[in-house]
Amino acid sequence: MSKVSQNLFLHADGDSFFVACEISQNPKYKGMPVVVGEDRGIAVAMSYEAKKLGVTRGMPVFKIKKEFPRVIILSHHFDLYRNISDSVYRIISSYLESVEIYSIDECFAIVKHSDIVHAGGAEMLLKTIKDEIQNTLGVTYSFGLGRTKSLAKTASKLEKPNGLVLLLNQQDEERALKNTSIDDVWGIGRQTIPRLRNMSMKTAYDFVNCSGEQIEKYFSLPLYHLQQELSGIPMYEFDANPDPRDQKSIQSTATFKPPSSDPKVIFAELSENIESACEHARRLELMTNSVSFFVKNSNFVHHTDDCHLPLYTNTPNMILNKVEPLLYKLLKNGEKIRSTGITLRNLRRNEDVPKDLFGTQDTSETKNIIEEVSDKIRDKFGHNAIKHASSLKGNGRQRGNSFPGVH
DNA sequence: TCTGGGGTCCTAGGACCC
DNA sequence: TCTGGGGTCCTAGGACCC
Repeated sequence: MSKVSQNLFLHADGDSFFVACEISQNPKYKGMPVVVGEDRGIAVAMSYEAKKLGVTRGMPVFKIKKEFPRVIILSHHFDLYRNISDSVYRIISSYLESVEIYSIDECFAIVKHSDIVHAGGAEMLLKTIKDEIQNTLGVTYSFGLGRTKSLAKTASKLEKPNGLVLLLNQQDEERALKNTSIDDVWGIGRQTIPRLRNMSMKTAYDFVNCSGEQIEKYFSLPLYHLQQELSGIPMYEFDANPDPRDQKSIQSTATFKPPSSDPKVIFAELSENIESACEHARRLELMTNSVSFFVKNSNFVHHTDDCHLPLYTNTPNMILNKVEPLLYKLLKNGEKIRSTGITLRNLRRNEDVPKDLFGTQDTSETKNIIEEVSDKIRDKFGHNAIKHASSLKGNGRQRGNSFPGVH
């Protein structure tokens, strides 16, 4: 093994994380084709056995049931995944000082030369961490180590599940890049893949060895940065303590059943989205003065519109007033709508909103007290315990915690 | 019975100004 | 009798991610 003197990046990636969490609670499912996503209507996570049968991410549940009747389909238990995820990050943090949480089942961490020396080798160090996760939590992670985040991420993918791949020298990196299809590179998506393939690039190795000028000229800057990363030059920031209040936007969307063409019903659904997004903003102590919204019809066609607000706010009223007429204009006669959503943009911290931009409307003591009390009631009795009058004409629906999909 | 939800960053192009 | 041209700011939408 060659000498490692610079800091390296670890990428840790949960193996079929949601399914693994379910199995940690119900070992009877071990070795069986399991999918999480019943309540969402699509496959959000699959066990390796389910993947082998042909279940893919995003596949509709009805289709899975029809084509793969043996597959066990579960609803999600977000609190469980969150708890296990927190425990995993605690374990990793007990060995490595700087950990950046990327998602519920992925993180990056900086591995210093001294960490490696102290543990008696990089492989020993990572194996110790992996084993502790598996032994205490019953889920497995794949680890990748490399000079940049992208190389670490490439490495962690190579031997999934339960893999451990270290890229400690140029030969290691070359082998990893040659074994990674261009379709599997983090940051290269479905629009870019065919263009790169047209230029005869089949693997990450081909991509790295294409001239940088060519990538810059024909593609975007992010793709050029990715190329640098894969050639060992760190371009992506590492942030171990991101502030949730730096969030740029807050979104709330939901699908409802059955689809409806009644504008009142659709507005009530959108109103619930708005309430929920505002609640989130209030918790983060952020305000918005710009929103966009959409409706999606039965054919999955989106209609969107957006508007600016005269004042910064994080309560629903002003947004509802602005959005309601715009929504009615957007709705085509008789069109059946299956989902609605709102995005709060231009977020600003409460304390950074100049006082004279509040106006009387949204700082009035009564209004804030009403929302504050509502938030407390929701904390105690759940999300649906209290609602705006405008949200009450919607169809009944379950609103689970939101969670990211896991591949 | 048909296909979720929540983010980030970048960029092309319009508006406006000198 | 010809429609410069550079700069800045803003934003909608594309691309990508989990």
